[in-house]
Amino acid sequence: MDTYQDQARLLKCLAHPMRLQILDQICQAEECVCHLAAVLAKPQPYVSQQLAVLRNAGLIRDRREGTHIFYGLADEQAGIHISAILAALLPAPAGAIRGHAHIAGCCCPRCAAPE
Amino acid sequence: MDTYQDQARLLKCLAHPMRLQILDQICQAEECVCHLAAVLAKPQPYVSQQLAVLRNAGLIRDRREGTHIFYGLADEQAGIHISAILAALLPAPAGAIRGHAHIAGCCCPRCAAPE
DNA sequence: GCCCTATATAGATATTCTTGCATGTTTGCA
DNA sequence: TGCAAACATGCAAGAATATCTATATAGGGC
Repeated sequence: MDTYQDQARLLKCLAHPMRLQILDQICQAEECVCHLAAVLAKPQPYVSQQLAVLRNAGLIRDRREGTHIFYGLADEQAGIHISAILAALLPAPAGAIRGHAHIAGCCCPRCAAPE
Repeated sequence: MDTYQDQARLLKCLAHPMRLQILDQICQAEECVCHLAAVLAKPQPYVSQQLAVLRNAGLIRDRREGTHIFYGLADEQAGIHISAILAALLPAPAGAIRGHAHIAGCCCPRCAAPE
């Protein structure tokens, strides 16, 4: 019954500004790595590393589409409902309000598509 | 607009097994330090230190009653609703289900009171 | 097959967190 | 005033994290 240990481990993954922002972006619709790197204004390997942390914790899931890999919430899949916690924490998720952020110079298909 | 930074800082306080267990205990009713030390089976200075972390983050509030100091959630007070996050995280809080845990050898008034 | 693009992994290092222990402070009481 | 109980604080060693740079892998098009 190491429940507290497990929940603390899960929260530790969330307790990081960049990872929070990533989740904020993908909580409504999937986004690819290059787009997240553009939004966070961080080098791609850095973003990939944060995604790996979230992936290993079972918080997000990835879906390959050609060379792009799209990440989305892995809700319900793990025992815990991430979106419920995020909702309590981020009352106004950026992804929900502004939708996909079109970033100049981002190579992702959604950014290439007309606004 | 350092929202993510702030939220991450807040989550970091929660992302700790002992602190989670403390919050689980006091989320329904206040408890004093000696009782928490007994429940967690940790030395008093250790518990006091974790309480200080939660207190500095504005998550809990303390109320002195003689030599005892009772701690409870400081909900609504900070901008963020801790109990909402806890509810998403701890679907069945120990404090709510079992009530005050009477611990043999605990010096607190609530433990001294008859069950 | 080869090259380019998108993404992942592997160190390395500075910083922060965790935890135990000794000591300080406040309150109540004789 | 002096002592004891209940808490708080300070410090220090070890563990864990954050972040960067360099490098590796995997798909798609030629």
